[in-house]
Formats: sequence, C-alpha cells, structure tokens
Amino acid sequence: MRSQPGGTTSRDERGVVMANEASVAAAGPVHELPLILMSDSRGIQPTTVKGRKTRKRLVESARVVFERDGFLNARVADIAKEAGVSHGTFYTYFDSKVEIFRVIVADVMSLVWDANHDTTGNDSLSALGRIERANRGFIRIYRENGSMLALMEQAVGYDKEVREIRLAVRQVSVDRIRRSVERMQREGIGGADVDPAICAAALVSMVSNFVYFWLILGEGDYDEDLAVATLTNMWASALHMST
Amino acid sequence: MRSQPGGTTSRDERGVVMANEASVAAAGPVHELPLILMSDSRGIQPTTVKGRKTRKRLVESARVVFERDGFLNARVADIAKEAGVSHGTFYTYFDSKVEIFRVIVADVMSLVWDANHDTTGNDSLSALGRIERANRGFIRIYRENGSMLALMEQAVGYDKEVREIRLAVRQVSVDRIRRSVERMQREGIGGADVDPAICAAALVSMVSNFVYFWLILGEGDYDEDLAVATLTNMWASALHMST
Amino acid sequence: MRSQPGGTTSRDERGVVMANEASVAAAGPVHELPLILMSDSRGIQPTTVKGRKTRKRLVESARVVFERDGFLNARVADIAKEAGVSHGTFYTYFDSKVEIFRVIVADVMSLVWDANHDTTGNDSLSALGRIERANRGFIRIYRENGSMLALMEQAVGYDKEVREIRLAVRQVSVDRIRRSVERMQREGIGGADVDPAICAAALVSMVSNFVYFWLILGEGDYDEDLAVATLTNMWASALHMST
Amino acid sequence: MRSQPGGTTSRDERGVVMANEASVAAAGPVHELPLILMSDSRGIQPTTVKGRKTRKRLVESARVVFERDGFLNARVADIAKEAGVSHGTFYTYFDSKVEIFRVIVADVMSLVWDANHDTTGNDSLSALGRIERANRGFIRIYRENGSMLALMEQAVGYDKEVREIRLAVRQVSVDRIRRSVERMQREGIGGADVDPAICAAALVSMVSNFVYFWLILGEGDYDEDLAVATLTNMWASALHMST
DNA sequence: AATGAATGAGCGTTCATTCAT
DNA sequence: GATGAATGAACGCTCATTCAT
Repeated sequence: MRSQPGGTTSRDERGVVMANEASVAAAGPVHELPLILMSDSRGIQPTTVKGRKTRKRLVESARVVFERDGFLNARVADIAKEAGVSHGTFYTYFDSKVEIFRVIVADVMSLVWDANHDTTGNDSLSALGRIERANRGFIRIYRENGSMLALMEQAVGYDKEVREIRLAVRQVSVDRIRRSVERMQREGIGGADVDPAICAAALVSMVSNFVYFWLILGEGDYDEDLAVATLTNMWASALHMST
Repeated sequence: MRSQPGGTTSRDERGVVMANEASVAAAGPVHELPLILMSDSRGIQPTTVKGRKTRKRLVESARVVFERDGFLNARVADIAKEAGVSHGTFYTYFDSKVEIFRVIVADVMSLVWDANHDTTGNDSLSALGRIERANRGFIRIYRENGSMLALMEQAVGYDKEVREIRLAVRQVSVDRIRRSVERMQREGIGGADVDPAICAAALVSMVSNFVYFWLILGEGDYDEDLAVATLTNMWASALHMST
Repeated sequence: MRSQPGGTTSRDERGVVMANEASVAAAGPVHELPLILMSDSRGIQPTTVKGRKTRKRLVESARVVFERDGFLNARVADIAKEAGVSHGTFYTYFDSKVEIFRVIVADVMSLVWDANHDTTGNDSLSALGRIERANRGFIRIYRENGSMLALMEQAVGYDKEVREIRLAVRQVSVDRIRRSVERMQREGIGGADVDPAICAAALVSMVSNFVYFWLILGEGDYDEDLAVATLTNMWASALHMST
Repeated sequence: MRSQPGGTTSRDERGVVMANEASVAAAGPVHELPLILMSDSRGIQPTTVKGRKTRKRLVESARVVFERDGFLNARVADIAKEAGVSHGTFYTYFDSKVEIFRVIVADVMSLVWDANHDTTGNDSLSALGRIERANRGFIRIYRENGSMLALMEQAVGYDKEVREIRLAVRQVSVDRIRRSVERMQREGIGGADVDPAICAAALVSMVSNFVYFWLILGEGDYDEDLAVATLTNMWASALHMST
C-alpha cells in the first residue's frame, strides 16, 4: 500500500513518486518511500511504452527464476528466455544479474516498509491491537513473498546494497518501537534497565526471525492465529503493557 | 564439554541423535553431542599421524580463507595454498568445498550447543540467573566466531546439511525453553493464549537474531552489560517471571 | 589546398587518381587529391542541410572518441552519444565503425598529402630549404594530429583500406624523392650503388618513423629546431647534397 | 644467438640466464638479456617435465594462431586446440591471451636484441662492414619473423608492456649508435648541428621502418643485396664516414 | 599420502548492427 | 531522418574436481 490515504500521487518523468501538495497539506507528515527502496531508480529506465513493458516482463521473469533456482543458480539466459527476449536485451535494462535482483528485493521490501507505514484505521485500535495488526501483516507478507525474502536474507551476507536495504527497512520499525518504549519509560512503565534501542531491536528480531524459521525454514507447523496471539502477548509483556 | 561417556545414543527420524531414557536415568542429564555436529564424522579420516596433521591444517586454513573471502569466493586452491599443501591433496581429505565448510560449521555450532548444555554451577543460580548466563555466553560465542556464524546463516539458505545443523542446534534451546514454559503454564504462570512452542522459538529468535544484527551487521554500538540485562529482562517479562 | 580546378582525372590500376598529362600541361603541376583520400566519398552522403550537419557532428565526435579510447575500445554508442544523436542514427550515415574511422584517417592523411604538395613559395628556397620546410611541416602535422596518426599506424595492420591510404600517401613522397635522386645520379651525384627507390623509401621512413617514436611513443625530449636541423642534415648527406 | 662467445651460460632455477665467471673474465662486458625480454619470466612456470612440454607446445601453437589470425582474431580456444590441450589448460600457464602474446614478442625481440649484441668476428670488419652486417642481420630476422614483428608493431599501440619491450630493444641500438656519433664528433667528423641522439634514432628508424614497409607491407620488390648496400651507404653518408 | 597437471562445463557480459515505429 | 529497442554471436575466464605419477 504505497499510496497515502487522503491524497493522490503521481510520478514525475524520472519515475519518482511525488506526493502532491494537497495530500501533504491534508495528511501531515507524508512518509516518502526511501530512495533505496525505489526499484524504478535502479537499472536503465526505458523511454517507450514497449520498453517499459519489456523491462517489466524481465523483472517478473527474474522473480520466477530466482524463486525457482535461487540467486546463485539463476542464469541471466534463463531470465531472458522466460521473458521471451534475447539474452542481450536483458542488458539493455539491467547492468547485471545482481542489479535486477536488487530491484526485486527493493520491491518486496517496500511492501514490508508499506506495512509499517500503513496506519489506516489505526485510530480505532488499541496499542495492542496495532501490534497485533502489524504482526499479522508481517506474517502475510512473509507468506506471500517468502522465497524472495529468504533469498534476500542470504544476499545480506554478500551484497552491500541488499544489506543496506535490509537495514534501512528494519530501522523504520526499530525506530518507531524505540520511541514507543521511550515514551512508556517516561510514563513510568518498563524497567529502567531496559534500553529502548536494544529492546526495540530485540522485538523486531523476535518477530521477523521467528517468522523466518516458521515459514521459510519450516521449523514448526503453527496455527497462524495462535502465532499472532503469542507474539503479540510476548510483545506486550516485554513492554509491560497491560493486556 | 563435547562428549560424555556412559550412555547410548540413537537417531530420531530427523537424524538427530537422541539420548535414550535409560542413559538419562543412569547418568543424569547426559548431553551427547548430536552426530550431525561431530565434525570428525565428516570427510575422509586419515590413518596416519601425518595425515591427521594435514587434515587439521586444512580445516584451520579453510576457516581463515572462508572468514576472509566468504564461502562463495573461497577457492579450494587458496585453502590448499594456505595449508601449504598441493591443490590435489585437499581432495585426499574432503570430498568438496562444501564438505570442509560443514566441518567448520559443525565445529562452531558445537560450541553453541555446548553453551546450551553447560550447566556447571547452575545450581547456585536462580532461573533468571541461568537465562542471563546463557545470553552472555551466546554473545561471547558470537563475538569469537562471528564471521563463521554469519557465513553459516547464509549457507542455511543453500545447503541442506548446514540447514539441518542450524535447526538441530536451535531445537535444543527451543525444546528446553518450551518445557520450561509448559511447566510454568502448569503452575498457572503465563497466559493461556501463549503457545509454549511458539513462545520458545520466539525467544530464541529474539536473542540470536538481535545478536546477529548487532555484532555481525553492525546495527548498533550497544554496551554488552546493558544488552544482556535488557534481553534477560525482556525474556523474564515475556515468561512472566518475577524479576 | 585540397583540390584544384582545371583538369581531368583518371584512376590507375591501384585506384589512385592520376592527373593526366593534358591537365598537367595545361595547369602546371596539378595535385588532385587522390580519391582514396576524399573523405566525402565515404559513407552515406546526406541530402539535406540538417543531415550534413549531423554527419559532420558524428565525424567530429568520432574523432574525439577514437583519440580518447582508441579504435578498438571506441564504441559506436559513445560516438553517437558524443554527437548527441541516437545510437541508430549513426548507421544512417556510416556503414560501420571502421568506415567512419577511415573517413577521419583520410582527412588526416590528406593533410599530410597537402603538406607534400604545398609548393607555395618554394621557388625562393634552395633544395635544402625545401627539405627542411617539408620536414618541419611533417612534424607540425604530427604534433597536431598525433593521436589519430598513431591509431592509423596501428590500423595499417588490420584494415586493408587504411593500409592502402597509408601506402598511397607515402608513395607520393617516395616517388618525388626517387625522381630527385635519379636526377642527381644522372648528374653524377651519389654513388652508383644507391638505388633511387630504396633510398627514397628509406629517407621517408627515417623522418616519419623518427617523428613517430619521438612524438607518439615519447622516445626523447628533443628540441624541434635541432630535430629539423639534424634530419635535414642527414638527408642532405645521404643524398650527397652540398650543405 | 643468445649465448656469448668464449663463455658458457647456464640457467639458474628461475630460468634466468647467468653468465659464469669465466665468460665474464674472458669476454669483458657481458650483455645480459634484459629482464623484460626474458619470456621465461612471464606466465606460470611449470615444475614437471610434462608441464614444461605443455607450456612450450602452447607457445608454439599460439604463434601459429597469431600469425594466421592476428592477435585480435586469435581465440584462446584455438590456441588450446592447436596445442591439443583443453581450453582450461591454457590458463594453467598463462593469465590471458595478451600474456602469451608478450611471451612470443619477447622471444622474437630477443632475437633482434641478440643481433645487436652479436659481435662475433667484428674485429676483422671495418666500421662500415659492421653496419652492413647489422643491417643484413636485421633484414634476415624480419624475413624470418615478419608476421610476429608486424603484430608487435600494432600491439605497441595498445599494450603498454609490448611498447616497453619495443622501446627497450630499440634503445639498445640507438644508444650504441649515439655513442659512435659522439665519438666521431669528438674526432671532428660530422657537423656540429647534428644531435647524436636524434641522429642515432633517425638511423634506426630509417632501417627498421624501411624494412617494415618493404617486407611486411610489401612496398617494393627490392633486391636484398641492393637494399643492404643502399642502406649502408646512406648510413655512412649520414655519419660522414668515408666509404 | 602427495603432487600438480589437466579437464571442461559453465556463465556473464559486450557491442556492432538491424529494424520497427 | 531519427529513434531506441532488440538482437545474438562471440569469447574470455573461473575453478571445482579428477587423474596419472
């Protein structure tokens, strides 16, 4: 959900999403997608409609091939074949195999980023309700994009840019939670020996890594509702929120 | 504390060596190192003293090269060169590059396993003290073996055996914690909507993944004591232990 | 002094345009630029003014790119980019990369050819003065077009047409000198064991190759006046001219 | 003719030619082949006899392929095939195509270098006789190695190392001639406005470039004796030697 | 047990040229 | 004339693994 509520977005000629003035005025702080997540800012941008179609087809095909073969086994030739274009055409749009991989990673991670910025209807939810909602959203995204997210976690180890994307997106969640913990500490909730930054990072790790082992590595066959409830419950307990 | 005499072992269907009940009854909690973690069971075992020395040198060299270049960039030729033997000699002792990698992973993971089984002096510690002790130990091991642990986390994505090692070791911690949670639930502590297995898995994820982002990906520059205190505190809260 | 009106031309079997005797008789020594040096005879000729401008811009850009990257590393895409036209437009005017290269080579070599035919004011010069003048002119052209001349010398090795241009231009000088030597031999100057053709070729080699090593390969940091004086002196000595 | 008269040579374990003490004592200044010309110092040196044979076969095959196809069109695969080894074996001995090319260039140029250092029997020759002898030797080497020498002249334009080899070998001749001219100038022979360095360079250019056009580019069909006589005669005249 | 030569499949990338619009 | 997308042949190089000695 990239678009902001109560406003319209457009893309300038460079393909960068621009919030128009009305939306900014109406919705207050608009959360611009960080540059690092803009997949359109990567690779060569085609000028013609035909070119844009071909590029899009390549990205879709690459995703299919990456999910099927993994990044390392994926061959550019296969991606091109899958897209129905010649081998050389791939390089009309992307500098290398890793570049198109980053495009897809940015796409998937922007979903995670969006989930963290989607506050639609949050007003009617309690603090706990918001956490539950976020956790459920995270699980959904992992279910739908598990293969690519798994490949991304690997790539963190060998590609600097993927690592930066990974850290940037994580940072969004960590920062928000940290501020929440700080607020609570000011209000007298939570122990003094809990560092807000560490606590926030640990909570994000708890959820994301649990889901990784559950849905990607197949650690257990848990019930989703139970998982959401347990995670939310633990989260609340760790933050000393009254459940 | 790699192996203990005085018990028999068997393998469960997942290939994990399990201490049978008899041995447990006879020798108290005996913690046999699972076969999957026995690095000596991998690769060709030399018969002569010289051979054993060469094999050892290769393992040490491989670790140096892997930590320096990563698994993918590491070349067998470099490992052999580092060990001062010819390229071909490598294959006298190991079937492949990934095989020697697994040996090292098993070595490092057995340290983690040991840490989880080292109950020396635990009698004098409170439940919370034991958790703190375990967390601190985990951080220490990550500090000392971070490079290899990072490589292992990547390899989980593309090597089945590494994945099995990873899951087996994790399972040890998860199971213990699960039993602990179950006990507490029987004693009326902890909410009913907390699933013991999920809770245990989430706690392990919380600690291990936080440390990964902290020490490997350099997420923050936290104070170790503060980190240990915060993690232990959160753990206790999640389990509704009185602190 | 690229072309002179008032004569007809024909082509000898080597494709070199020769002024016929009638035209020579009528207009004095007319020096038609050989067809092989006419860069306008190469590539597709545009009909519109705009087209001619584009073609010219491409030639200028190509020269910039060739001098910067060399012939082999130069890419047609770069030439087009430098000229501010699309990649495909290049092929509206030139058949291939080597074709535009030949155009530039022909342009540069026609300068050399001109220098050899520029007899303006020669009447007031002694034979030695003319040689000095020619040598100095040659050096000047090499200074101003060194990069392209160096590329041409290389291309001689792999492009038949460039080789023909190279030989045709050289031939002009060699022939003139040969005739001069023959005249002197008839007048009793110069040893009988000196072959006029070989002598002429050797003298041309002496000057051109010396300048190549000096100005292109940076063999020495010679003073230009000294170089001209030395070359002229050696030339005179070789021809047994009284200095 | 790499070996020095009146002495023996041997190769140390690195394959470097060493003049033994006796030869030094007997023959005075021994002319060590410059490192840049030692083809054995390039590429990977095999340890075993089999390896040395294979490497040698590759060099011979590469020469065949280069002479047939030129450097640019030559493919490593063809070189390997010609040598009867697999594609990968090529890279056991040479880092790249250009590396084996340099080996051959160094080999050929060391012949030229040798020719410049071969003073066998020079005692019985007049100064002019020595020049004639050198010129004839040069022509012979060009006849026998023309293809490779032509390729080398091209490569001078795009390979730094080949250029260095080319300049180094030329320098040997230039320096010797320069000293000779300086000596003559001290003895009152030769004009004051002749710079020894320029004169020497020009003479070397005269011979080498004339031979290049003659034997490589096929400029003329000269008689060898007449060419030698003419060149030597011109040389003598330029140096004001009495013929 | 050790050596090091030999293998050869594998793949990413380049870029001159063509072509549909 | 101009555009720029599409083509696809071409090739250098890597390196894990095997094998003869």
